[in-house]
Formats: sequence, C-alpha cells, structure tokens
Amino acid sequence: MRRAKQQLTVLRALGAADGPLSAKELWSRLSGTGVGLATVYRALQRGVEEGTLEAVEVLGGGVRYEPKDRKHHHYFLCSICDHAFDLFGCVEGLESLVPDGFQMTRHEVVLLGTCDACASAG
Amino acid sequence: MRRAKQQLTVLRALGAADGPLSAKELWSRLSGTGVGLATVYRALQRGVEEGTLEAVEVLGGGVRYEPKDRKHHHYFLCSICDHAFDLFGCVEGLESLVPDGFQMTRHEVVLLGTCDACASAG
DNA sequence: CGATAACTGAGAATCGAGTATCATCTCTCC
DNA sequence: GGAGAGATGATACTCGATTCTCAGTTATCG
Repeated sequence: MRRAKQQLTVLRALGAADGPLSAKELWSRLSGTGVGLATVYRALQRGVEEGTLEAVEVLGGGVRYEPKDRKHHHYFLCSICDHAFDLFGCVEGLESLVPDGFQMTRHEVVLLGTCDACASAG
Repeated sequence: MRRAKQQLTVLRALGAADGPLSAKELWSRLSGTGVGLATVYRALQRGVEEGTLEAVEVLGGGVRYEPKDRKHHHYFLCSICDHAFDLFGCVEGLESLVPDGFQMTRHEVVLLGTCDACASAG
C-alpha cells in the first residue's frame, strides 16, 4: 500500500505541467505546500524506477522529468523563462544526415526562442 | 603579443577534432604533452572571449567547445564512446512545430546511436 | 644578461546538483 | 490506543566541473 501523500502531490504537479520539469522547477511550483526538495527527488526517482516517469535531457542544463505516457515529441526551450514546452509532431529527413557506418537509434530536436508569455511580456 | 604556447597546443588539438570536445576530453587528448587541465580551461575561456571558439551544449552532460568558423551543423552523439561528431546538413519543416505566439530563433538537432568505430568494435 | 609581464601546472577552493541521514510524524492494522 | 513500517523535511554530505591561487618558468625587449 502506498501512503506517500506528498509524493502524489509532486507527481500530480508534474502531470499537470505543459512540459518536462526539473526537480527545482517542480519544487518551486510546490512552494506553499511545504513539500521538501528531498521529497521531490524521492518522488521523481521512484517514478522513474516504477516506469511512470521519464528523465529527459533538454538543452539548458540538468535533467527534467515528465510522465512516460506521452507520445514521441520534442521541446521548445524559452531562453527567457528557461521553461521547456512540449511540442507535437516531428521532422523528416533525419536519416540523410547520418554518416556511413553510423547507426541512429534515437533523435532529439530542440527549438529555442521566446515563448508566448515571454514574447508578450517583453 | 601572444606567448601562450601551451594554449596554442590546446587550440590546435581542438581544431583537429571531428566534433566539439569537452575540457576533459580535450585534456585527455593532450596527455603526454604535460598540459595542465587549468591551461585547457584557460585556453577555452580565452578562445570564447576572443570569439574564435564557441561553447556548445550537446546532450549528454557538460559543455563542449569547437571553432566558431564552422557552418551551421548538428551533432551525432555516440552512446558508447560518448563522443559528439559534427554532421553536415540540416532539416526542413521545423517552423511547423512552433506553437502560435512562440518565436523560434534557433534550433538544435542531435542524433543518437552508435558511431562507426563503436559499431564495428561492438 | 636582466627586468618584467605573461604563462604554466598543481592543487586548493568553490559551486550546484543530487543523495544520505536522522529525528519526527502518520498511516494501517490490530 | 498502541506498534511498526513507511514517509517526511531539514540539513549535512558527496561528487564532479570549473575557477582560483600561487610559486616557479619562460618569452620578449632592451
């Protein structure tokens, strides 16, 4: 039986986000709930172990986490607020970039720029 | 006048590489020359300040450096040897991924998999 | 050669991210 | 209510990357 109430709070906040969040980012969204940073890390670690979360690396520093049930997608990283937004869709023609003898198993695409909110505010 | 002999050694090694190198990676390629890690960092920092080098972030951890004179390109990151290789060419259709209100100024593409050497060895 | 400023390597110091520890708290089951 | 496992928050700690410090070295110019 799972009694981890605070961890659920953490996972719920992560599920509600519009993109992958870092531990710190997630923690700051929980200020007011009294959840400690250690608990955030515990929830994330556990989620990854149980296979419900995925640790992803976008540019711009550390690891971010998001629910694993999402389809293949990429990210838009806002250079002002440093938040990563999920994008939908993908691109074609990646195979043609692969050099002879190399085997591509995965690809990542990151778009950088300014998000809606920051563009309006700026 | 520039008298930094060791720093030139560092920059030359970086220029000869087939992709961006991290400070450590670069340093290990200089083992035998007696160049210290601090000097590698100094050369990189100076190169960036002078505009001849660029600090780039590929996935897989830290910052890597490469000469700034190279054209727009992307990277292939080998998950075995963890080396990043320059790729030539780019992809189309990125604009269609950008959500309304967002402004894209840059993009990064990283292909992951196994490089030629590691695939043969594996 | 001799003075000076730049450069160098080694190791100490710093910084941030993530982890371990521990005393306390709280479910759950009886 | 009481016992015990699991959960929690604060904080100390670890670890790797980078920067700083300093004493010794070296290039340049006269």
